[in-house]
Amino acid sequence: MRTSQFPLNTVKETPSDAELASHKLMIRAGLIRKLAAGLYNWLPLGLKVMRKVEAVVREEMERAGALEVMMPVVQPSELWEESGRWEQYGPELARLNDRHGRAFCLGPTHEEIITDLARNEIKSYKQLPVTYYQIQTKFRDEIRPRFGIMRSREFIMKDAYSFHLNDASLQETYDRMFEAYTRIFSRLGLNFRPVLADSGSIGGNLSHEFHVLADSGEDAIAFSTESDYAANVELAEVIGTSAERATPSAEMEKISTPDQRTIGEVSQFLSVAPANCLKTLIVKAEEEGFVALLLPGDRELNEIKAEKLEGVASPLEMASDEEIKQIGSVSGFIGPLGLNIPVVADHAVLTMSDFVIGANEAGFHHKNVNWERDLPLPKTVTDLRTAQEGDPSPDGKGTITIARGIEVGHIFQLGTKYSSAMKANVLNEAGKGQTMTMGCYGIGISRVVAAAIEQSHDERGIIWSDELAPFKVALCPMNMHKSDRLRETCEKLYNELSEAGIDVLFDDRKVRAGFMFSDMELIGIPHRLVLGDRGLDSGNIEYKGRGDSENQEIPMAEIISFLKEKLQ
RNA sequence: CGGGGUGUAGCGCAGCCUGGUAGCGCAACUGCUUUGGGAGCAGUGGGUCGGGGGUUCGAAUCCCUCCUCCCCGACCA
Repeated sequence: MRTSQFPLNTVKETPSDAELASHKLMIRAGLIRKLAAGLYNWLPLGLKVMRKVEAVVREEMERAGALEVMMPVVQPSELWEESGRWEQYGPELARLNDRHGRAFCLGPTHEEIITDLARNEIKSYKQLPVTYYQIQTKFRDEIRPRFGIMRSREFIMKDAYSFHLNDASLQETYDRMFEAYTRIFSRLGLNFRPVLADSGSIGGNLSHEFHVLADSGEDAIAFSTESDYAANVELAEVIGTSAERATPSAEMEKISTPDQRTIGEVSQFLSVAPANCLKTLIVKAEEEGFVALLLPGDRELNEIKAEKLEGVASPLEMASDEEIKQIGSVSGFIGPLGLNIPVVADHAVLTMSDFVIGANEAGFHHKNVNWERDLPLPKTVTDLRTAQEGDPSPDGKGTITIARGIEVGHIFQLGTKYSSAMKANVLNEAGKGQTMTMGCYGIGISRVVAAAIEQSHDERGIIWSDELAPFKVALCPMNMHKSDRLRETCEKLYNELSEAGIDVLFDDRKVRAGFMFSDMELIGIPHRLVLGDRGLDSGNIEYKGRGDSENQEIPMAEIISFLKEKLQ
């Protein structure tokens, strides 16, 4: 390709509304342009990169035995009503009516559609297991789209769905997909990790997310320092210690703590470590009423863990100041003593002694409180904390360290959540109807492009891996318009490279050297060849890799084999 | 949805407070010069000042209203 026929829509100035490096660079390098909030046009250069991602994903899906299908973006409400998600899904589901007044939605995902397809097409256990996949546009009406393509409303996703007669077969496909995902992200040249994940609103049991590691990532991931344990902090278990509780050293005392409401204020006011203050949170119960959650003062509640508790409302809802009054307490001075609602404690509170609690009375706390003497031990004790740096790893090996990641893939064992709701049955060997069990496997194709940039760029621009690069080689002539000899040499080299199957971008614009170099670096072409009259005399071509600091002189005759070697 | 901001040429912004018919930089186009790291000079084109309504002799500027986009928060395959 020639730049005279493939305009590079690069811009020098950084857009004012972009925060993330990937967002800025995607706009500056001319990969995307914003159309409206969370909606982007993909320019030729950007689309070329996205197609590279798709190609790798397609190859690996085929290798794993998945079959490509394509399902509509616009989906009838009936199927969503059947699964129950027409009600469950909030305003993130974009709904619309057709001219006859029939209700539809823009698909944020395709479980309902594929389950409907499968129940119509698959009748016998002999047709199982089967995995379908598609690469399709999704729409989610995000509350706050941001970070460019990273969290947009419309995006491209590869989603796959597998159907099985039993869990063993599901596990087999799940493992194969896990392996396929590992191959895909490795081939794309990404630094990534699979992590244990929450299966979220999509439902199901076992689930892994694939994260590209980057400081700007929206998710926090807990890693073990010693083993390969990795989990989303949303999910990461915090195990109880076997530490003994110290014996009480002082009598319980009610003390005046005027206007000291937060753990920080109280601990400072009383000169007590936050870890020795008991945090009492009131949340709404599943049906009527409220539940009190107890945590050490220096730890944060993990809301995902809390809303999974039996008897606690999901999604989690904190009690209002008004509601706290109704249960006989005061916001800022809540404590378990005399509180007449169910109590759930994090196991870490059991080892606390001589601690501080709210007195359920404005301006007062109790100090030197002790279990069993002043307070009964809570009946329900579980894991409520958010994992933090230094916690012991749940597998017993090493401690937890926290890193940030961008979620680019997610695989789930759905089980029969959709197949039973939508009656997706097949006949088994005994000739009896049996509900199929399902898995689902997603990759955010467009997000991968942003994640790759986030992970690999410098102050000059993008640094593509060979696999993702829109062009592998940039051919940069110096002042070609002044030298016919140079033009002939470049044209010849361009043809040779093309014939050798090397995707080359020939910069035949009449622009100055610096301009050309900055453009090629901004758009991240991994290999650059510079030809000038000077080099022609010596018979050498100047080569520089995008990440290299020095040029290399390569004899003209060897340049093709040299590049083939580089590109393998 | 709550809070804060914003909207003026393709992009980035000034002008608004104190009303008088729109400007700067970049980009684009033309010409000349320049030519190994985002060139210089000269010239050209391009704007319903987010929309609607009002006040006024006169509104980008003041008032009302609707909308957009951005930031913070709640949400999240």
